[in-house]
Amino acid sequence: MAGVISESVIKRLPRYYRFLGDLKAQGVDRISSKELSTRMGLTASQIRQDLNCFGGFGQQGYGYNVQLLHGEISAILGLDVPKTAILIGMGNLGKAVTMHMNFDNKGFRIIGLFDAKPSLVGQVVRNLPVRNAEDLDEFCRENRPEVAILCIPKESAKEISKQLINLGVKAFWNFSHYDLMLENQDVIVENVHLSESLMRLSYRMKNED
Amino acid sequence: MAGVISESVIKRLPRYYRFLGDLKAQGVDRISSKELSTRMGLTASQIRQDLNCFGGFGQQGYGYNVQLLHGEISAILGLDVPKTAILIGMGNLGKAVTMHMNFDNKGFRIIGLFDAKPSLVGQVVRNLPVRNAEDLDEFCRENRPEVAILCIPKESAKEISKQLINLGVKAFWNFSHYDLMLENQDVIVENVHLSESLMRLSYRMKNED
DNA sequence: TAGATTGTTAATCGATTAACAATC
DNA sequence: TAGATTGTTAATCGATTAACAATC
Repeated sequence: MAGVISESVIKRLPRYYRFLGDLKAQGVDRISSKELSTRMGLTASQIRQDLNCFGGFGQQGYGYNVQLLHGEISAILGLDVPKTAILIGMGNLGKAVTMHMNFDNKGFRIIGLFDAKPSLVGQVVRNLPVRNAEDLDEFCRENRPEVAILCIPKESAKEISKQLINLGVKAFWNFSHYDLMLENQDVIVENVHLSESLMRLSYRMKNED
Repeated sequence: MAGVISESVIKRLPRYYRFLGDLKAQGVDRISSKELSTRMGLTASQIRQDLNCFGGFGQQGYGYNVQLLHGEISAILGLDVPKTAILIGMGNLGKAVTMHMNFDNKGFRIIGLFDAKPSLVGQVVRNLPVRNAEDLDEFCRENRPEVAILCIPKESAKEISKQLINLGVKAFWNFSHYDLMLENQDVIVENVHLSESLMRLSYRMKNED
């Protein structure tokens, strides 16, 4: 089993979870690393190495029990651990994230929505009222959210993240073009940089032809 | 200079581009790999190695000219190359992507929006009408889009991507939970898997404390 | 038992970092 | 010229793959 898990392994975990979920839904009971590797486009070796970072979930001569492994990975990812979150920035992206994502099945519960723009304040999205960004301090002191989802521009992200860290928020799902972790070392940050993703597509179109 | 560039380098390119853009906006003329490395949280060595995959853009004793390097990376990423794109799936996420993203400054032009849902067809988003998914064939034959942006569920993604590939689409920006490249080897795919990103955040919250 | 497939160690491959001669 | 900093080669580190003994 393991001490510290490499980024490479962590990055692959959710994908294992997805494929195992699919197999489970298809009623598949067991699967070998070989068979899974074909489906996922990996090597069997890598799958066994990855899983063995966390424990011996398989059985020689048999393979892995799909349902059991699916559950183990869910636990490893902490999807069963309840986490409270707030979302800042209810523009197009913030609204879409609020409405589109399945937060529940990953243990996240959105408890507050915020925006600075008066025209948005008061609107109701997914049963939650959009609150005034000015009330952020008070809300956080009362409700102690653990996670903040940032759907705001770079400039606001810098200030507001600082404010939120002072209010005890320790994890960020960051859609803004601002590198939180550079100025805040011990905060947990997961970035979604859509622009960077689109630029990589541009690069590949130019070069892979 | 270089033959084939590693994924690791490609992944970092857009971030260089962003930081150089910021420096340019701040009126900074030149920067050394050392200084840039501090700002970006990398090593100077890595920056020089990365850039030298594409050419010698610096000057000994001086460093790099910000404006020039910014332009070079733009060219490397192909941001100046015009690319036509269509977007399939005008739910919350599709709408947000359409309205929120700056496609222009990366060379992308959205020429068509599609959805299968009658209530969405006919709506106008960012000056474009949402078209009926049934008209996809005809539209593609007439307008030959190069890229498709998939904001649809997994099941539809499988069918529709196949259809689009047959219609000559060769690159995908994929927001769906479907692994396009597994079944379509020579197609260019850039994935945005928001669920996987959120699960990684969950993992870190459980483990980095 | 025999066959299959894991868990794990060893070998390979690639990416990052360090070092330094070249040169502006 | 002297100082600074690149471009590039060599050393290190880490991740992936291969191999195989353990075992179900």
